[in-house]
This record gives sequence, structure tokens and C-alpha cells, in this order.
Amino acid sequence: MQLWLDAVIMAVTADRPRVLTVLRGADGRPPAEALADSEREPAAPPLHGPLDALPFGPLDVAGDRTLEGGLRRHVRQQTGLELGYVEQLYTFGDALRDPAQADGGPRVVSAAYLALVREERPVAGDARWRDVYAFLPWEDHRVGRPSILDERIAPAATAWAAGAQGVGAPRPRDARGDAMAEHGERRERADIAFGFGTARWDDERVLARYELLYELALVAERARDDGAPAPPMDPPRAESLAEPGRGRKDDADAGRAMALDHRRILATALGRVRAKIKYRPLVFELVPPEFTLRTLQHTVEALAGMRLHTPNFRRLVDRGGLVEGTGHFEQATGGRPAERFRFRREVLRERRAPGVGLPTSGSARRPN
Amino acid sequence: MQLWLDAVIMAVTADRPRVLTVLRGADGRPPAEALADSEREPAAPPLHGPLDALPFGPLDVAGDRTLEGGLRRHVRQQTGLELGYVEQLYTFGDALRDPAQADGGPRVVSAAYLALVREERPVAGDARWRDVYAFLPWEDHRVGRPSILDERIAPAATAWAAGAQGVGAPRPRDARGDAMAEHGERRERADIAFGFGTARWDDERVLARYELLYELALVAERARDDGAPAPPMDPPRAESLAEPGRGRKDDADAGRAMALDHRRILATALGRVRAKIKYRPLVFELVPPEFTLRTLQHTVEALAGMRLHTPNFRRLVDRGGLVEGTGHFEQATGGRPAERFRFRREVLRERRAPGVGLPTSGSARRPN
DNA sequence: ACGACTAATACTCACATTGAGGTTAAGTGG
DNA sequence: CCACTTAACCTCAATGTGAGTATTAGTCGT
Repeated sequence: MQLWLDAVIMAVTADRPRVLTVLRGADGRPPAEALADSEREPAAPPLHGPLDALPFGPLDVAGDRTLEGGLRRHVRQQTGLELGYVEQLYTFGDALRDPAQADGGPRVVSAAYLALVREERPVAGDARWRDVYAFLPWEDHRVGRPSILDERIAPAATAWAAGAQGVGAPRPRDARGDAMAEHGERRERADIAFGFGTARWDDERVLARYELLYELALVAERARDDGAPAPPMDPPRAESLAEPGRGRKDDADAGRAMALDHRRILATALGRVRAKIKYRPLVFELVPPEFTLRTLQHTVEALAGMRLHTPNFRRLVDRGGLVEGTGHFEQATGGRPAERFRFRREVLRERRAPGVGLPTSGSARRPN
Repeated sequence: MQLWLDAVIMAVTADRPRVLTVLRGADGRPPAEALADSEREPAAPPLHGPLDALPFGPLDVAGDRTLEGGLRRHVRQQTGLELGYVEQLYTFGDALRDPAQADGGPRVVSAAYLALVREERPVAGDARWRDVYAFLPWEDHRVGRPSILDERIAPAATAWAAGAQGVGAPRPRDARGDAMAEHGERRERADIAFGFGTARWDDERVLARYELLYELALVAERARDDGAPAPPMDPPRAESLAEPGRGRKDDADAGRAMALDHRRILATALGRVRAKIKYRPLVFELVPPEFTLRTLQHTVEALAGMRLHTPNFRRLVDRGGLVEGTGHFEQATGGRPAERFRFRREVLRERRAPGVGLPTSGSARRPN
């Protein structure tokens, strides 16, 4: 058995959440020629070719005293980055995660970690920063609800719910109407995950959404894992990241694929960040030591994928004791100069859950 | 490398949080004679002898398709229990966790899981239910702040903070006064963990408190791991559980030890439960399908280790849509009959964080 | 210099939530 | 039938939250 250590390294740059990736084959193996191939034929549908992967590597049972230490080592070696804030995310151990295992390869279990940094230098090797929402485009609601939700996902979910047979373990219920119950459960699950019907969009259910899309076969990984020839969606365009992307255009597809189950891990990480930012002062790992409230708000908004009411955000963070003014002012780019603030470490003693609470009702996105 | 699967199986019975344990040596090895020994000499200080351990076992890389499946299998085999609600807790991989590893044994990583059940039959083999607060007595504040906090822990913490040298990694600060800064950090850490000084008691910081007690050498595991001869505390009394325990008497010692690092895992589990109960309807895994609001409240109080304001709890849970009346009534034991309620599953669709929120300020324990 | 524009900050207000207290209702046991 | 016990209900003040509006202090263009 082998233990792999996977790193989801996130930053927020220019109001976009970013993740550090390396290039790997779909099976996770590092083909030396991967980089070169990718540069030569960027238009080839990258289903099995070089894909974005999270930095990862095996635990060195002799050398690594701690799992986190081993993770830092791998990240250092693969990307040249020295991590600061790191926390454990989840340990993935399903036998079917890795196609190679089906061929009798060794059993692999992955311990995934989340790290928050500030984006720096165009890091070493084949490491590069990617927009998180290139992989999870349905998660960004800052300029409105992405059209893919109602145009492509909703119909697919409806068909999936309607097509429910009495398959799977029937619940201990009345024998009559098992299919109906199954139908209702599927409908309910989709509604809750994506905020269809009367249900509200919950920014934290990132993993539930990805898993449902996998089940609906709307993400490329599903086709790949099934060994199917073509994905039931537009192949992710190799350089959609480079284009600024006008409005909701990028939503047309179900996001860029990643190697192995790394996109699922990324979804887990985003969900964790969105949840934890509300009760722990995580944001401050992502902004410089001194920052304007605008920067802070935009950073939170980038992660949450929704916009906030500015005066309320200020009240929360300032009156709530999370930050204090420094007396220094930003030279404005076209408006009143903003004061720079710093994190008040003392808040950890005073407040129980010192986070930047997003609207609890979930509906309180800023009218836009 | 070997992956172990550890199970923290919790229940709440007679208003006491319980955990399912098996008997093992301090090194985790299952001595066949452990049970017999324990029965014969219950007074022997159980530092290396048979100790309470969490049910655990290795992942079967060939047979277990999922980690959770492997866990359920081990629990079934060792305790005869079929688990319901299960979630992953944390993966522990430090090289020094297991004394055996120091002797060149194989590297062991443990994936710990939390399961919530209703306590049943006096389960199979050497499995038995134990009070959680026998291991973590400083966590139960239902009948007041445990005296051990201010009588034994506070002085030890003060000495520890005062004795801070400039050891450890000095922070990037002014060179002058590193020892002072270190002192302040230790003081701050202890204050926040235990609610000393102006800091408030935070029920969720269970792990932080256990780790600090380990550092203060107030728990027996520390002495054991150091290879020291005697623990700097009263040896845990073997049958303190059997005694009803009058008032705060049990707080005199720093709790019963467990095998390996299982007490740390238990602390992690309790912290997780306390946090999650506030935003997920976990409690309902611990009570029968129909229950009185009194039972529900006592169950929450048992886990949180603090008492709640009854009318407010009722308002939260009833008006908040978490439960609905059944029209059935409990035959009273000496008072007005209470209606039995059931969990309203629909709440998952309606509310974003359907938990039984404890007082957010933390100070709102019921005046007692 | 001045007015349009932009961004930062301040103020207001209705409403929901929360912590804490008291009051009434419906049983049991002497 | 009266004392006691527990359930269920109601009230109230304080605080927090969502949302809208106003003022301040700069930049930029003419």
C-alpha cells in the first residue's frame, strides 16, 4: 500500500481564486514529455494527454517524520514553493480512484491537504497557477447565476430524477412506489445541491455538486473513468484560461478536467475554504499584511463566489474587531484613498468564531 | 507502510456521552490475556497494562473497496456492532505516534472515523461502553466549571508560560525580548484553550486542550511516551466509572489514559461533534426516532458539556422546523406528559445550517 | 478651477435572532 | 384536593443582520 500526499495550494490574485497545478497524464504518471506535448498540440482533447494535476508525491516512510512535512517537501521539490498555512483536508481511499489500480497496481490512498498562500513568481518546473473557476465554473455567482446551471444541469438533473428505477438498495418503506420514492430522493438531492426549485444556493456544497455532476456524466472525468470514448460535453478548450472571457460565456462547458480524482479534491478544498472562512480568520493568509477593506472584501467574494454588501462587510470586519486601521493610505487609482488595515490577532481571544460571516440566509447576494 | 482504521463510536445514554472501547496494551497490541489480567488486578496502575483503546484494524488492500467499508468490517468483527452514521475524522501520521515504530517497526498511518449510534446490548468480545468524560473530565461543565481547571491546570499553565525560554523557532520580530514574546504566546495559548483570564470557555477546542495538557505533562500518555517511570498525576482509578461520582469529585485527576494516541483521537472526535452539532442535525442519530424535547436537549447538553436554556432550546428546535410533534405522548414519570417529536427531514431543504445552535457568546450557560 | 466621476466611509431603519425571565397547563402522589 | 413536577407558552430587551441612502475625499477631463 502506498500513501500519497496531495496539495491543494490556493491563492487569490486579481480577485480570482487560483490553484497551483503541475502537468501529468490522466493516470497521474509524470510523463517527461508531457510538457512538450502540451506545448506542441494544445488543441488535442486532453482526456488522457497532459492534464492539470495537483502537486503530489508519496510519503517517505523513512524520511518524513510527519505527513505535513512530507507534503511540504513534495511541494518544494515540484514547485519551488515554501508553504505557510497548511491544514489536512480529507483522505481518499476508494479502490477505484485510480484506473491503474484496476490493472492490479498497488493500492493507493491519498491524504489531501489545503494550503493558503499569496501568489508569487511563475514557480519552478511545470508548475503553474490556474483559475479555480476554470475547473468549477458553476461555482462563481459573482456576476449572476451561471447559465450552465439552468440551461444544462437542470435538464440533465430532471431527466436523471425522472429516469430513476427501483435500482439501488430500496429503503425500508412501503413496498409500493419505490421508484417514486427514489425519484423524489434524486429530485431532492439535485434541488438541494444546485438550488433548484424552492431550495437556496448554498455556497458550501461544492463537493456535493461535483459528485452529482459526475453522476450525471456532465464532467469529463466520468467518461474517462468509464473508459468511454467521448465525453458527453464540449471538450474543455485548452486555453480558455488565457481568454479574458466575456460575461457568462465560459459556462457553456462543464469545466476543465483534471488528472485522477484531483478535481474532486479541488471541490473538497473549495467547500472547506468557503465554510471555514466564515468562522476562522483564513482570509488573512491570502492578502498582504496590510490591505484595504476593498481588497479584503474582493478576496472573500472571490472565494465565496458571491458578492457582498459593502457597508455590512465593513461593519462586520471593522466593528467586529477583526482588523484595525494602520493610518497608512493607499494612493488611489481613481477615487478616495483607502486606509490600509491589518489583522487584529487579539480577536482570537475575544470572539468565538472570528470569520467573515457571509449572509446566513444564502439569498443575500448583493442585487446586481 | 500500513494504514490503520480507527473508530470513535459515540452514543449518549442516560445523559452521558459514551464511547465504545476494546482492551489493548499501551502499544495497541491485542494481548490475549489482556482481559483476564484486567479482571484479576483492576487496581494495578494501567500505564502499560491493558488499557481502553478504540476499535481499529488494518485496511485490507485486497478486500476493502473503501476505507469506510474496511472500518465497518473491523467494528463488526471486534464489537459485533453494525454502524450507521459514519464520517471521516482525521488522518494521523506522525512517525512518533507509536512507540513500536521507534524500534524500527513498520510505519503506521491511522485514518480515524467518527460514528454515531444508539447504545445497545453489552456488545461482543472485550468491547465495552465507557463515559467519554472519564477520559476528558475537564470537558464537562454541566454542573459547573470543573475544579481541576483552576486548581491544577491553571497553576501548571502559569508555570509553563513563565518558564518559557527562547527555545523553539524565534519569530521574525525584534531580537530583544524573544523570551518575553514566547511567554506571552504561551500565556495566550493557555488562556484561549481553557478560558483563563478574560478569554471565554469555548466548548469546541477539545483537541487544543488535550494537546496543551500533554505538553504540560498532565496526562499519563506523556509520561508513557517519554518512557518516564511515573506519571505526574494520580494514577487513573480503574473503576471510577462504576462509582456514581458525587459532584466534582472525579475532577481530581486528569482523566483515564488510553492506548496509543487514542485519547487524542477521542478529543478530536468530541471537538468535531460539538462543532458539527451546531450546523448539522447530528443529534438525531443519537436519539430514538421519536423523542421528547427534554431528551433531545439533554443529549445535546451531554455532548456540549454545558446546559442550555430550555425555552430557547425548544423555540430553536420547534419553531426552527427541526422537529415536528407526533401527537403521541410519553407517560410521565412525575409531571405533565411530554409530547414525542420526530426529526423533520425537510429542514435540510429549507435551512442552510440546521443544527441546534448553542449560545454563540459562549457565556450563556444556564445559571445553575 | 470646476464639475463629473469613483471609491471610501458613515448613517439609518426594519426585521430577525438571541438570551433571559416569568406564566400557564397537565399530569403524579400523598 | 393540595403540593409537587415537568411541559409548553409568552414576553421583553438587547443584539445582529440585510439593505438602502448620504457624505467625504480623492482623480480626471476640459
